[in-house]
Amino acid sequence: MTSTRGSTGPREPVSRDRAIRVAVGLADAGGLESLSMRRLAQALGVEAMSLYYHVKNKDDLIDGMVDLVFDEIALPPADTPWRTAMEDRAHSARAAWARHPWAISLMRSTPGAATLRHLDAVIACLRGAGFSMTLTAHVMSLLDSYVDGFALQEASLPLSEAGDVNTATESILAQQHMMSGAFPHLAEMAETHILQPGYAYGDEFAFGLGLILDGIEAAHRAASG
Amino acid sequence: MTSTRGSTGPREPVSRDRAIRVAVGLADAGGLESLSMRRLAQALGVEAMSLYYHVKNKDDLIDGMVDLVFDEIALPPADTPWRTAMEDRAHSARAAWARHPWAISLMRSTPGAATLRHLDAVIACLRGAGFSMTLTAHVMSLLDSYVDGFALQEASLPLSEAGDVNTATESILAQQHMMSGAFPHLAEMAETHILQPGYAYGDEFAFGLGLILDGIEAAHRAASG
DNA sequence: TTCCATACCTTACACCGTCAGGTAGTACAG
DNA sequence: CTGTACTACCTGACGGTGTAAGGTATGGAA
Repeated sequence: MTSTRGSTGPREPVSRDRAIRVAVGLADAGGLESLSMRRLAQALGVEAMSLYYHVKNKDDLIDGMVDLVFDEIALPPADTPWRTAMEDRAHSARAAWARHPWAISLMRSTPGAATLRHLDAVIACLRGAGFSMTLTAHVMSLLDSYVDGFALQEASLPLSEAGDVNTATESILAQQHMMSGAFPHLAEMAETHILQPGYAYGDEFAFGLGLILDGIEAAHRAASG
Repeated sequence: MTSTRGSTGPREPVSRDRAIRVAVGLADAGGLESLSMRRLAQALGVEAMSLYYHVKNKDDLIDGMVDLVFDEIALPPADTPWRTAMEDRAHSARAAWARHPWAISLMRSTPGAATLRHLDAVIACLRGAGFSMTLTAHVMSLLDSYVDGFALQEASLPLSEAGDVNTATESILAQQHMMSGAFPHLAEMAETHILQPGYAYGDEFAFGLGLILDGIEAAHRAASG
């Protein structure tokens, strides 16, 4: 009885991929700050230092985790019109970031294979639709900035899921007196708009995406004149 | 000689504001991971635990730091047309995030006074220009997502400033062979566009911002029609 | 049988945030 | 002038972190 694991037979061997997958699960469950090498090792039925056989260091592990999240984003299909391809990709990306909110602020990491594959497919889609190199770069910067930024905002909300809406709402309402004095416009927007029954911040995504795609379409038409 | 500080007379007293200011300086200089309570204390000429007299804990300190960055963003003036007000605000925000790249991924923190003041002024500007509450919310979500997302992208670049461009470029070029095989479109964009002499990612900002503001203007006209 | 790479382990170190409690200096009430 | 309370600092310690250094059991190849 030296092991802390259950008696479900011989443990399956650790590998870089399995370590990364389990690490993503831990981060999903308890946030990034709950992920330590020791805890990950324990979840894998192993001691901390054994991880360094499969992973260079914690940053390397995190790079792998981010790349795994990127791998969840649907690639733009080759045979689809560019606008629907970009729209689907945007929604897929937002969903992936929402499933793994800890990942958004880690894009700083060196891009992995899935990330590069994704970028390559996007360029291929736009270039195939007749976008110039310059316009392609513009469009990618614009779309990715919007999608990632929206995901960042969304991740910083009190608690997205339905369960806590009442609690969050009440705690916000408790501040209303203070706010309505110092920040009257903010208070008004909270009262008359955001705290209304049907409101969900996620619904704002579609408006901005549509507006941006309209603008891109116009720019594309103007350039392809 | 028990002090580690220089002999420049009696040290100025620590205060919450001064602690936050010095902490921002440390994070600017060495990144967020170089900011520890002990190091901040040392920079203030004090022991670590003394900080807890002025700050509840490290998260509280970081909340203050983020709010200080928000305070650097120019408020939209009351008497300016909405479009130039929003444009100036966007550029001011991008510049602030660029000065303090560590701050972008920390917006999760509970908003401080400067943050709320800023939001309030933006709502006031748009509402004053005749935007409906719903459209105001849409516009704020869209603009903030774009600006913050762009700053996030920008912060994740190799090294933004000019000094390291050559090194970064060369190390990227070294990967070109690998990339041109597996990711041909990405390689092409790098070669023919991004690595060209005049290219700077920051220049992409204006394109997206202009496109978004055009779209907002159209939506506003359609609604006010 | 010997050798060696693989995949794990133990020990130890420097650093982290912060709890518990102590101590000079000042302010003011009696 | 004394006593008390408060402010602003301090020391020491605890449990946690990432990881460097080096040891060990296993299994296949020579």
